[in-house]
Amino acid sequence: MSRRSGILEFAVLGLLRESPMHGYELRKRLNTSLGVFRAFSYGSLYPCLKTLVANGWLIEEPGNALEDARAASLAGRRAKIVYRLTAEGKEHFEELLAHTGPDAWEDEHFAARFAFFGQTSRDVRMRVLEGRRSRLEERLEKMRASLARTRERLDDYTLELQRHGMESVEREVRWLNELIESERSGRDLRRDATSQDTSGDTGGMSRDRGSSRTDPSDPTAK
Amino acid sequence: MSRRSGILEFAVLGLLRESPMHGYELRKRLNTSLGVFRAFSYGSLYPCLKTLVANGWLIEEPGNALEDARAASLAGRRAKIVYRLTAEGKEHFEELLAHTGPDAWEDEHFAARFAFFGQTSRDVRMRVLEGRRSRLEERLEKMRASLARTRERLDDYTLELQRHGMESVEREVRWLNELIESERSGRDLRRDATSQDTSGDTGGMSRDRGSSRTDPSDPTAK
DNA sequence: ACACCCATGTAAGGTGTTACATGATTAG
DNA sequence: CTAATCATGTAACACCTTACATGGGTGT
Repeated sequence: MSRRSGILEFAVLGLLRESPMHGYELRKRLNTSLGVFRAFSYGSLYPCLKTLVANGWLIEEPGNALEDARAASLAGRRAKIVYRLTAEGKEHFEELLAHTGPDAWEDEHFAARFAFFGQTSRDVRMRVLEGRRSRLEERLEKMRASLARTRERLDDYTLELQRHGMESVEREVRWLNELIESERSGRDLRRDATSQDTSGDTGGMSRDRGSSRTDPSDPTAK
Repeated sequence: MSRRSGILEFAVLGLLRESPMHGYELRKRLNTSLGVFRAFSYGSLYPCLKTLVANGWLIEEPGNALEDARAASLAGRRAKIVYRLTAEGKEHFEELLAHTGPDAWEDEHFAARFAFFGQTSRDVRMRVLEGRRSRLEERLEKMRASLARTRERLDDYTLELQRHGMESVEREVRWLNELIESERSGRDLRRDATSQDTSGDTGGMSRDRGSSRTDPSDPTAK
């Protein structure tokens, strides 16, 4: 049903898994917390929500039947339609999380996957990180080859663009290496005062807390 | 006349301006020399070429009437339809190059613009570089604000993703600063003898967009 | 003979945006 | 009261991909 393979669907399910929300806020979250890498418009969000409802993965709830104090205090601002993940929706999202296809390491897909690593089991995290890394290494190979072939035919700007692109990829590989190392050692290396080279980024995180959290009844954030 | 605003059209015109080519090779160039940041498939290239021909910006030429030695030696392999830029096409491309709209500093647009800086006048180059920079600085502002607002609500992975994203943007800003400095001082960007520290130096650009899969639309897909 | 790169195309579909239309609520 | 922001939607279309269809050339 609905080959919405997309990132949007995934991100929506993931955000709603954390807590129910209405469309407007969902969109803001997509574009700030999550949306460092991508912005979505209402024109895609609302139709997507409808599809998800039609699939039984979400249910619409009235934001509130009457504008009483409780609703105001909980939501800050009154909501019109609040979307909540159903049991099927949760299950579906779990499947998406576990699914490690070669799609998962493409640029935008990867970022979306990473954003929900907090709800992903460690072995899947490792597969995704390593998949991403080898994807990037392939890319580097091609870039290097192509650069070697065409070096002198290119003008300075094109060359600079390529160089810069390659460096960006190399940098991401280093980042992934650190993340993978972190995961492997289960360490929480908290970048406090380690290396201070050009790249500056000492990745690292985790804190591990038992793979996947299982608490749906999280009282609405904020 | 075809609101093909796109990057594809721009890149095709730019590449053909340098020398005539047939579609197949054009596509390879888009995906290697130029295509560090983006891959196009035949499914978009050929229709685009037709549109450009219809607009009078390109003409189709027979690759060669007879398979003589000259054609083989020049192109390596025999071409079927060679596209060549017309005078109108050249003029149109010139206009596109000169046009400094706010589109020009969006991720993919910017990369395409940059790739043809060799054919762009210095003042336009400056405007594009500075436009891009302020675009990124806006972005940084938003990211910082959003981060400050939501810091403690986010799990480690989301935080790490944001941090990494911000660093990438900061890097690109530094890169732009150097480029702008270069332009301002009339220097060529030839970085050969300049900064040569640990990680190379400047860097960090469009990492979050533009996928470039290895080889989509491979006609011989098993 | 077979496989595999070169080379050109088309039809259908996916995935998202822009621009528009509408109205409720809150702050000055 | 008015403007801004919150909130929900829809229709049209931009732009690109996938999968298919077709055939020539070249090496083993």
